[in-house]
Amino acid sequence: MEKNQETLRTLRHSTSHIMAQAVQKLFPSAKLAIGPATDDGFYYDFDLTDGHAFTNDDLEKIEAEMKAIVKQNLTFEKIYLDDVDAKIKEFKDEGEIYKAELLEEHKNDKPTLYLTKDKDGNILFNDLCAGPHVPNTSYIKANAFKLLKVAGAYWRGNEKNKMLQRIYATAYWSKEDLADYLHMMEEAEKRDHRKLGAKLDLFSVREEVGAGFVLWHPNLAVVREEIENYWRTEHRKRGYVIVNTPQIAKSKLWEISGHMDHYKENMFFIQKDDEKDDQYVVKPMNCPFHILIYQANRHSYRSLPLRMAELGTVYRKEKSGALGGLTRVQGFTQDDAHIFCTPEQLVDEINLIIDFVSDTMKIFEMSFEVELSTRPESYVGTIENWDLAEKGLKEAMDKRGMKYDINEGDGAFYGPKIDFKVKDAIGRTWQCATIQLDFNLPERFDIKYQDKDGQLKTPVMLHRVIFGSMERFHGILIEHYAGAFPTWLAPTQVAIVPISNDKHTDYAEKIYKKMRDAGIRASLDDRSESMNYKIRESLQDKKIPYVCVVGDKEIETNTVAVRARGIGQVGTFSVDEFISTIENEIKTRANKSFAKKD
RNA sequence: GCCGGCAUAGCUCAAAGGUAGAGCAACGGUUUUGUAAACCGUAGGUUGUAAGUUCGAUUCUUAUUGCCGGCUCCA
Repeated sequence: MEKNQETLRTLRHSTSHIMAQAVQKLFPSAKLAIGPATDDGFYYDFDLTDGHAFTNDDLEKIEAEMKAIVKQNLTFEKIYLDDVDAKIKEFKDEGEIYKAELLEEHKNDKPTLYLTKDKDGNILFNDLCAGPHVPNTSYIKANAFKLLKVAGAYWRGNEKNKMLQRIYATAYWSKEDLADYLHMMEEAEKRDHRKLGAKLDLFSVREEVGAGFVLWHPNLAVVREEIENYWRTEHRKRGYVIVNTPQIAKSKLWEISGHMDHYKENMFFIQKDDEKDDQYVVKPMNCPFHILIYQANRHSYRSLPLRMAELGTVYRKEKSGALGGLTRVQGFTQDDAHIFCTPEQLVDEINLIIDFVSDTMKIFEMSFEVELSTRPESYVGTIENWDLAEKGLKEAMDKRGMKYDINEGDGAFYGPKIDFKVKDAIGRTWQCATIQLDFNLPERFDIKYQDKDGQLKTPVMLHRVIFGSMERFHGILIEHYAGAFPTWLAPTQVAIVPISNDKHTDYAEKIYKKMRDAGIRASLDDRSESMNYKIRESLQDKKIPYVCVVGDKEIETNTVAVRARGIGQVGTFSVDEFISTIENEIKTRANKSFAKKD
């Protein structure tokens, strides 16, 4: 068997069998659920029927036991089950109810068992498993796997089922590969936006305010301002109108929209003083308001598509355990838009949005994966409409040769959708942009347009976001740049450091003002610290893109000595030359410093 | 919501059934520096919150809030 990337999953799957064997030896009450390989490792789910919970010490013991097992040079052997019912009974007798359930389901699929045998042919472990596996344990290097963490996981991922204990682990062909992986994870943790958020004074979340409600500090507010400026200009260019709508509305609105029926558990309600008062609801979505704005006028096919956008702040009550950082919060601002169009315009409109998303991601040099989610079991509208819509979405993507996965049955109840997913620093994927078709709301609100033939028809409605939410996007942005924002986004773009406060502050202040006047976010560092300290703090700790050092030489020639973040000294420039270079870098939203040559 | 872990100074962490200590940051002073951490000093804490056990709790117990790793759900 060849040791390569493709067979790595096989190695990991085999290692998961070894882990299960070790666990059952050390914890006889452990019943087995499933233990597959994942993209960067594997896990196994156990039910510890004696109620014990795995600790970190347990993980070490299990790992030691696994090392002992692989050294015994055991073989993996595949056998077909002749008498499936007998095996089901055997599983049940052993208390292996999960394996029994799985086998019951696969009884007609020629189920196989994998045996782990020693030299003398004794069976030390067996597991219901389709395979494949490595031939023997010599492939599993004792120093190339590691148990990582314990986590809870529902049997079959269903929250109505019992919570099992999952052990996450990883395995590689060699010790070096494992070390590389662990090093990479360490590096990734350093770019975690929650850590950088505190270090760079970007945002905070306070217990007194509540979980999942973000306080944007001045530094991140600057980034957001730039992002919003981009967003607004770009929307104007692409033919959108921009609106504003209230934060709360009477429950009547949410009854019409269907949110009271389908979304109630995610909504925040405002306490009524009196029974006869109206119930008010904090908005979880912007769409009903946009529809009301649509309704304020009569529309004809000539005035469509109507593209209505809003940076709309919404509040959604989430299950407590789901929250974290900026990527999962309860109050967030969507860069929302709703497009009302005729069925004929649909594919073109979808294409325009995909253009918008990919143009935007290009600016940040972010890569993304695309998923198409189709009709779920419970849905509104007609099958014909759904088929048409799914076809439209596919057509739009195929036409441009876009790669995408299909998520059968994962669409919203009101329509199919295209999701764009971006990876964070530790490899978790987050949905940012999404395009959703909606058959529900136009009918519920009974909105119309007048077609060529004079008939009143129901328009098609698209929901879409480009960034998703400002909170989540900024979380990803922080990790993407590891806190070192490109100049156009950097909270402070230039730090000016006089060599001697006594002699050089006047000049420093002069060029500081000049940069401020030019719209550059400069800061003047005239604290009583050493020049070296200021340079280090600015470039390394605060991650400011440029430091301008000024002393006697610079005053004499009206110049600045420039040092760039991550690069070092880049030379002396006249003040005007430096300002216009920076201005250009900001204007073009360059990802790289002008000082970087490649 | 569920399983598990955590909560000590602004940050990173230490100690302990007899009311806590370091580094960095802050503040004060000295220094005025030629390219990625100058020196000296000062202050800083009801140990997340509430209750219980105890002569005494920050440490033990319970509840609660928040955070972290997952599951479920999701922008």
